[in-house]
Amino acid sequence: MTRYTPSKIEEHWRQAWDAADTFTARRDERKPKYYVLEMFPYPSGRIHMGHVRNYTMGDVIARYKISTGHNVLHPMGWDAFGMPAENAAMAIGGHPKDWTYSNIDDMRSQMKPLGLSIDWSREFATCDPEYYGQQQALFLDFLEAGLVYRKNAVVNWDPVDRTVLANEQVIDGKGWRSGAEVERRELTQWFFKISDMAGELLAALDGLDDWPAKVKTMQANWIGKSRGLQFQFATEGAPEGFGSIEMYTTRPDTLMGATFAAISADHPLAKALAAEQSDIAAFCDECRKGATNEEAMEKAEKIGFDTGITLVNPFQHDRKLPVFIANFVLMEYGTGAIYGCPAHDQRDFEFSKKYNLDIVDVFVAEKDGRPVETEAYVPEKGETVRYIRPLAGPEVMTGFDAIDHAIAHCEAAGVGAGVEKYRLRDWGLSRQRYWGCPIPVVHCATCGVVPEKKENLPIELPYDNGNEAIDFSIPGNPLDRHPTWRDTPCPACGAPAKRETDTMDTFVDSSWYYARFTAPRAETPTNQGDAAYWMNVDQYIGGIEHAILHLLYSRFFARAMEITGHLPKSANEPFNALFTQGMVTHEIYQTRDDKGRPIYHLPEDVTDGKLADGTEVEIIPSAKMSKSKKNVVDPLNIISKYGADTARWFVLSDSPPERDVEWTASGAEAAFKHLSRVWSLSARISAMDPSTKGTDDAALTRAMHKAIHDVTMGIESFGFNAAIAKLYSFTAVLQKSKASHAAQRTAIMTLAQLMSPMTPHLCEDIWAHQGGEGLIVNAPWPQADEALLVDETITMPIQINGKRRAEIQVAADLTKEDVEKIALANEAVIRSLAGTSPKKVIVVPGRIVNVVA
RNA sequence: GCCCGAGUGGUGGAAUGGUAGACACGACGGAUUCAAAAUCCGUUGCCCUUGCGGGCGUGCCGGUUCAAGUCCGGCCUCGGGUACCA
Repeated sequence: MTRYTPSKIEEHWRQAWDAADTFTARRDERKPKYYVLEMFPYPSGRIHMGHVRNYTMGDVIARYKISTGHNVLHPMGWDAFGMPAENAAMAIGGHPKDWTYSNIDDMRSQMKPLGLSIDWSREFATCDPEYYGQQQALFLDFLEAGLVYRKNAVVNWDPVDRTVLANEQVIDGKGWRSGAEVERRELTQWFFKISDMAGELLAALDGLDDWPAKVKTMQANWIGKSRGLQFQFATEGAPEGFGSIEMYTTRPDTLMGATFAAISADHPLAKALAAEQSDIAAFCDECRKGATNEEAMEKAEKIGFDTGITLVNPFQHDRKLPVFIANFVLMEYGTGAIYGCPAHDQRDFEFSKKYNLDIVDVFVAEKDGRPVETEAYVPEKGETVRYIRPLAGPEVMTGFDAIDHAIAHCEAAGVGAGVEKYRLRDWGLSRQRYWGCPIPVVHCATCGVVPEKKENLPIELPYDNGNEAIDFSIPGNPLDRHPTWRDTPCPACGAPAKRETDTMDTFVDSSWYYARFTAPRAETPTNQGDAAYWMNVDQYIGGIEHAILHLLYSRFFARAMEITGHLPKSANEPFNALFTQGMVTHEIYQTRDDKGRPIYHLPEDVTDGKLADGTEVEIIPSAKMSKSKKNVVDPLNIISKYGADTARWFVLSDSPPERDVEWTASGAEAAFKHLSRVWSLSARISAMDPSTKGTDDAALTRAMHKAIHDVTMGIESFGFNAAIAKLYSFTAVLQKSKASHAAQRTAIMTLAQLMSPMTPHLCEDIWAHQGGEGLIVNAPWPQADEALLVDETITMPIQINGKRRAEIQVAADLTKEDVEKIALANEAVIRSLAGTSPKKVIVVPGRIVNVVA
């Protein structure tokens, strides 16, 4: 008997699918459509196990849906713009374009052996001019619709590399590449007006029933709705034009405890003062120093500068609040000005201690509350407190009620109004980078900022590396330095003008690619018919790391595309169902050098916990695969050793899909063994005499229908690991079966069908050997016969007071009364009852008997 | 700090309120073999017991229920997200 040799069969079946044009998606109104999409990869050059897991899950869904009669769209593309390509060009020379496209070729050829049911005819990369040209068209439409605008914004600026840094690129306040002290700089940048949609993006989360609750919560927190009071404080001693300052607070009930105010260094008042007083200007510069990232913020000391200006509390005219400029007040949130209530806010408390400001209690704990001494008193959510300086409402109430009373009181008194605010800020899309989609506008000396004409799109990046026009070896944006690229006539007046050299954030590229897949070659961003037919994505699958930005931006884009007529209204929530899969992890193998420093070793260099030279290896528990820890398992090695089906089977088998799965050599081995067993089983059944009569056909048939039912449920509910467990069990039953050849042949063919979404190559092979019609990928999914899902006789456990004491075999359709009789006649039951008569007997049909003694 | 999640054998994990530990790994025993690999069969939560059998057991404490891993209340631990957000 020959052995299971994946290398001999897998390529053959991939060619068979190609030859039959199996996965090319075409509109067909007669069939229900199903659009399954995995988050497209960045072309780093190598696929990793995470990709294998992600795409295998999508493939299981896609293949399952094909077999249930759906017209499936399952495309793949490349999220191809971004910094790594530019960095590679800087580090090793060459052009980002060449680097990217050659990586795409490599990755495509690594992906194809996985046997994914992808419609490769729709493939595109976001760096294709055909794609980003359409993105520029979208930008222009958004601009016209008022969804994009320009404003000044503070960015992290690396003075050496002369570039803007993302927050993650700022390490200890220094640029990650140059090591230079990062500055905050104000630049004019483009923004998407996502904040206008904050309310809707939040409210619509409710309708996303098939999204993980976790992701919805994260988005809701990110959008960050708050309710509060916006009002004005009159100033004393402020320059002209600043007779009052606008404030926003979510805790208006603490207004009577206000003892100081603080404004942002970027507040108009601060700027006005800085213009006149050099010490204030110096302080404001100090505030702007350092990066805007979380880490830097955390460490920064809270400092303030007393401006000498005071505010008058509208409800307490004798209390003058000194106005500070403070480094912890953000211009971007609220109104850029706050009042401090040190008694009930720890940060305000510390600030007050530092600058010797008054602390005025507004409320105390309801029972034996004492005034604030060593730290601010911040009640818990819903805790009732006793107001000693109430603004409005009863003496004892919760903070929530107090806020309502305070807002109502203030509105009645003509002091401000209750407002809703969102934390969500507009999305800045300008990047001072080369390898991105050029922003299609022109700066004209007379006309100002002018949109490019659509007929001039795409505005292509200059690729002319050969003549040294593009130089990546020196810092800064190469587009800025290009001798001719910027020059263009003004689209409005025709006079010589300059192109914008900023490019778009790569998140823009991935915010609409799902829509482009519905008509990847269209001359417009989308086309009506295809978008209406294919949208929405029925199942989207990807990593949790994109829970906020990518998914929120996509939701914004779908709405913006609807407003500009590029998507139907029904598609403004682009992803009907979302699944976030876990990572593939692996142990880390380490030894130590003479000085005790760790040395990491590749998994393939370690056998039984030892290196080839016998050195014992320390094993560190599973962690995300990373190059630096050398715990990366290369999918290509696994495929060449065991075949793609084994890799696919393994990544689905051991853990629930949403959780991390640990790659283990023994697990991969076990997956291979199982597939070999199924293959041999099929060979054995093929070799049987077709007239062989069996003894237990009915039992095998029942087991088969249970397997159909359980595996179907498993796939439908993303319980791939559970589905695989059932497949193991059914395989064991079939292996031991003494049924007729006919029954066994039906069973192995059904097993192949149930396994085929996971291990398609092997299953095609079995199908062909058993004489199945056509390709298994097109065979209709087997249907479970409900009548066969319940055995004729069942085992029922009997509990006495909830403890299992016996079990009985009864006919499945026996009445409750008869079951009770049999149960009470059981020897073990009689023994346990010891002569007492039961108070009550509960019979759960088909399940259990509980005797209450 | 705030917001989510998760805690089940040696390990990954399974379980519409109804036999806890399916399935897999690992371990142990056996068959086959000159030997090994491969394959196959069996045992495997913990404790007591020769056995029959019994007791305990899903992070901890309490509750609801005939019945709780599952529901409720209160903790503990771990993981993730997030924040000078006024």
